[in-house]
Amino acid sequence: MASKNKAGPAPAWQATGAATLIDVARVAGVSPITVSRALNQPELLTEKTLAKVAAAVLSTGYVKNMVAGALASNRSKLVALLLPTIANTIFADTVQAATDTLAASGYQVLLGLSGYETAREEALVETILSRRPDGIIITGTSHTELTRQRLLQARIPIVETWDMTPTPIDMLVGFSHEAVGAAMAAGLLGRGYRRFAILTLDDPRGARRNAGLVAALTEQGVTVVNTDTLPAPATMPLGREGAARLFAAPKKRRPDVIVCSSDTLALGAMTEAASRGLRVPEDIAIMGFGDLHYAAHTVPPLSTVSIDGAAIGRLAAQRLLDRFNHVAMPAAMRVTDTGFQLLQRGST
Amino acid sequence: MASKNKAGPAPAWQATGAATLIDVARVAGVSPITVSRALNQPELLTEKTLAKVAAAVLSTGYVKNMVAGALASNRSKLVALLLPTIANTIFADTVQAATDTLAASGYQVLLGLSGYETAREEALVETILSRRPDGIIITGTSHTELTRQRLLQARIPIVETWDMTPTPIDMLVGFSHEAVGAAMAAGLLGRGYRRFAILTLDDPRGARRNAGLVAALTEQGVTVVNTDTLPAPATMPLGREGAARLFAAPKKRRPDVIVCSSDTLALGAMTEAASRGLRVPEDIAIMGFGDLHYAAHTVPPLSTVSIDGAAIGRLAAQRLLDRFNHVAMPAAMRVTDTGFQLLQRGST
DNA sequence: CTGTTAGCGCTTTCAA
DNA sequence: TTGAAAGCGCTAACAG
Repeated sequence: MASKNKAGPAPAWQATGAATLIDVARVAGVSPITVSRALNQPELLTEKTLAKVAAAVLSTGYVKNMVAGALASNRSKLVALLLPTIANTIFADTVQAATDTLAASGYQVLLGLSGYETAREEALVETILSRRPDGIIITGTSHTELTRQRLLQARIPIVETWDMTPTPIDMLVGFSHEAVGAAMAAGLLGRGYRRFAILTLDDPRGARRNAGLVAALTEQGVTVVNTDTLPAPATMPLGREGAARLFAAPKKRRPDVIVCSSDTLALGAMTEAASRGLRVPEDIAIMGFGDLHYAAHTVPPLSTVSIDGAAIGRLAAQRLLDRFNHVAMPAAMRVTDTGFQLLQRGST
Repeated sequence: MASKNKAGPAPAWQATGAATLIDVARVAGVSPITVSRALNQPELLTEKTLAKVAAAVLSTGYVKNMVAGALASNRSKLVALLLPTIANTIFADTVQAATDTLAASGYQVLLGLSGYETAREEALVETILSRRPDGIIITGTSHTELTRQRLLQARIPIVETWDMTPTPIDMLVGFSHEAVGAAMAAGLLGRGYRRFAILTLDDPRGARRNAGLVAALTEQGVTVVNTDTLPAPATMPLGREGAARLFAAPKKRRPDVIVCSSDTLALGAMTEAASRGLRVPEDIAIMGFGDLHYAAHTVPPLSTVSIDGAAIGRLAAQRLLDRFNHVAMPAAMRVTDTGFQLLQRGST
């Protein structure tokens, strides 16, 4: 071994900036593969060897390079999380829970925000797949044919979320939006409302909730008197304007209840009602969706459908982890219905 | 070239599942590097060559492997985004804006949620750095010494956000929390309040806002009559309980205004006030922080400090992109104060 | 405008 | 329990 005294020149890794596994190996006096094992499967090595490596890691300031590791091992320890948007929405809890669950097992999250157009999702999926994630959590079940194909060809576990379908790509954690619509219909009909208006975003899942609502109403001989479809994203002013239009409609199209596709729109509608001196729910009832944390604290408290977003994130992540670890998964577990809760509060 | 007729066996890439650049090159009848160029620098190639490659990409179903690309080029096209949390918070807009801005330039976001403990941040930073991101956007300016060191050693552009300091690690986009506190003091003193209580989370930035508030009050000879520090995360029930304690305090510690470290806590405090028949702001004034989208729609509308989270995200991302593209950056631009707005609404 | 050569930093596979 | 050789899929650097 070359003498390495105080007078010697700075070692290579110090000059270059980034120490590699090889630098660590050299300093520790072992082979590179031993360093790799010390970091990834320490149980295979002697205490003594581990100590040598640990010291070398410290003295070199070595930081693992997972890019090289991923290429060599064909496992990236990366999970892609695809959502329409994260701003002002119900998905935040899902992201938090999924990230936490995955992090606990050493996986990191690659975030993809796809907007609400399937075309953008298509492009995003291609980019994301180029990172070779070990698994994917994707929002919704309606994707373009190309997206489905690519996802399938990637041959990695996929979890679709926040929706329900009999034909998932792979696994699924969510709930039925049609069922949500039907539950709203039942709850509101039960309270005596008969003149329904819908204030909705231009969003596929919202559309399916509306379809479920309309179907259940039709079954009872009740028809929707008015529908206003708004461009995403949901904002309160948007909800307020939409409600204003509904209130201004000719008398025979004026509702006694407004079903909104999100709490945010609903809160806007409540504001508009208040500004017109309309009492909620006596003059006009209002229902939201999402159970954002303020929903119970509006005046009157907002009726809404509560979704456990954190549970969805946690379960979706867990399904992936189980697959990674080759845990046996009965066919029934590939689809998990997390359900929802219809909360009738003061506004209906 | 070997004859490749209809009768021939399926090509290798079809058997293996994933086509590589080499497979594409073979099919296109060009060299691998030409395929690489066709994908990354098409302007260097002939229309004709591009067409051949495009056809081969299609027929092989090739999906770029950015893991290998990152290793070879030492550029990952990945930006790490580190936040305390994403659930129920003001950071959502920042994430959305940063992600959008970066995506437009072909960068993807690696999400890291660090919690509010610097120790967890430390571990997270190490993991994140092992992915060799091209840049980092990190929340806050108070990190452990080890974190700072590692960040510095990574020799990549760093943007700290949502805070202000004279000594950033590299670049900074944010605002001064001390200034926020001072502005709150000025605004509230101006409305005649003299008995201040603080309802705050155990969070470093909140603490600095409080410090700014207290300093400004002290200057005017006003002291804080009571402070209640709550464990993160902020929830409305937590705010409500905190407010209840403040209201139940002995008379001489009872406030005429409660300054909350977040809108969520403030909304809880308003609920507690209402439940006790206290009028806001006549009996008790309340101020929040964050300007969550419901703040203007509470009853009465919540006074708060508005932060443009989207601007922070967009600017932070832009600073990184400028660095990546070697855009000249005057020293002054390394620190950007995005400011804030004190909104006195009905609750004060 | 296109190709050749070499190698990024790690892990797999086999061998000792 | 440790090591040697080979190679993951791509791109930098240079050549033509």
